[in-house]
Amino acid sequence: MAETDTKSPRERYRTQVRTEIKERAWEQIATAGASALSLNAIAKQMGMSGPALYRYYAGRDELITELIRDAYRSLADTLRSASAAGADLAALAHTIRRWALEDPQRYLLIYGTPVPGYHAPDDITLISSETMAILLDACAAPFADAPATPFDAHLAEHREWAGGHPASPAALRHALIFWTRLHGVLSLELAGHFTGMGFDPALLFSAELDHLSAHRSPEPDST
Amino acid sequence: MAETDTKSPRERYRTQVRTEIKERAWEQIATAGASALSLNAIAKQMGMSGPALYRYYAGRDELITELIRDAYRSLADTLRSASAAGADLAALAHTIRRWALEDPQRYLLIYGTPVPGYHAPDDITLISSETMAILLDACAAPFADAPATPFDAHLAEHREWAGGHPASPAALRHALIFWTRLHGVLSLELAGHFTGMGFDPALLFSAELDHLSAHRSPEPDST
DNA sequence: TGTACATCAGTGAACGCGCGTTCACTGATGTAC
DNA sequence: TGTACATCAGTGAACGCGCGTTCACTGATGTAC
Repeated sequence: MAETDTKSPRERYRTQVRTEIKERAWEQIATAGASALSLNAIAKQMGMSGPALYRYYAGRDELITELIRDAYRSLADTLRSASAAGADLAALAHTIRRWALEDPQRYLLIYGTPVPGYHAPDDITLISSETMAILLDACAAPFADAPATPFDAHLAEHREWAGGHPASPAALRHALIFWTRLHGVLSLELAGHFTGMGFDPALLFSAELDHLSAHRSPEPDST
Repeated sequence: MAETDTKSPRERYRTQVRTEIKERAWEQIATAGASALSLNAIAKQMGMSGPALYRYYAGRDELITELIRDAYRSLADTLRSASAAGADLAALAHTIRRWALEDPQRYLLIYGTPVPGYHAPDDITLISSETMAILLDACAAPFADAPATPFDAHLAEHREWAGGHPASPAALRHALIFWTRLHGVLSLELAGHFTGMGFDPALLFSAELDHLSAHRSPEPDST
């Protein structure tokens, strides 16, 4: 069990502390939301002084950026392994929902209202493209021969966000719609806007999914 | 032009100042988001001291509650007059979008991530029911004879949120789906998650609307 | 019309809090010879 | 194996800021007789 790590002990310690900082940050976010994230509070919880964190992160913004990056990566990893296990679009949707419910604030950090006072770096759109690519993969096959809509023509000319993915315009559109619909149900659920309304959010989610897949078949709403 | 108002001058002055406070509050929210709303900042902008505001509002939470109430009322009024002018569901959707783009933060205040640190009163769900009722009205007729889905059975037993509205379960479901889908596209647009993706959010919104109305017709995606 | 009183808007000082961030410094850990 | 030096994690004090909220008080406005 000899540690054959090229990293020096100091380097290992550094990454370990950086990790713990992020763990505490996630705990704080899960409790009170991303806007309540405070370097001083994290430091106090770790038993050290506030300024100490500046050895590990240049400031609050850099920490948040890293958290966002990790959140995107976690979602992409989760989706990729589900996809590799043969999940279809509906299964991917449920995977996304599970991932979101696991830590609602993590979902809201990347897809909710931007954290007030935080300024994202330029390449943040690029980070999310990996997740998008997986969705596009899942849409490419089933919607390759879908009928074209007027919006498809527009998408055919504005496919920068797809990052060179060879999906058809109809597939691009379905990936977008898939995303916005899931987000619609999910974000309202996570933000608590369904509480007190009576129905089961999980069933609404499934119902919306049924509509999505019914899209390809001639019968829209069937029992 | 004699002022035949039952209110005393003092009362009129009070409501006038309360109104100005809210106006400044909206300006502040529009600029930096609801979480940045600060009583002291509002007071400073009005040329008075912070504590003075406590003559008009019991505290920050009460002010926010009133803003939320006003936002719901504004949306409901807008929808009601559009509805009275003969707007169908698609027209209502565009009305909602216009209303949201007019002041994105106002939309996000009521349908976005809850304002951190703010605790809503119990009757806040009740306030939103007026808007829901208008949507239900718009869905009642066109979806009265829509085919039933498994989710409809669930909704038939959990229709508290409809507040006694006599819509059919299928209409209830369509109102919900209408809401979540619009929110999906809108909230992502307002939060800026489409910036840099290339396509035109307005066209995506319209495309999603086309899908919605195509729901009732046998041809899902037609040019 | 004038006086006595009550009402109430607004002030300034204060409390206690937390925030992000900088700076000069201590002390432990690692490195080179 | 031991010494001299460089590296760097962490501290404590400080800066400047803003927040919500309370309190005793001043002074203007309205009301009652």
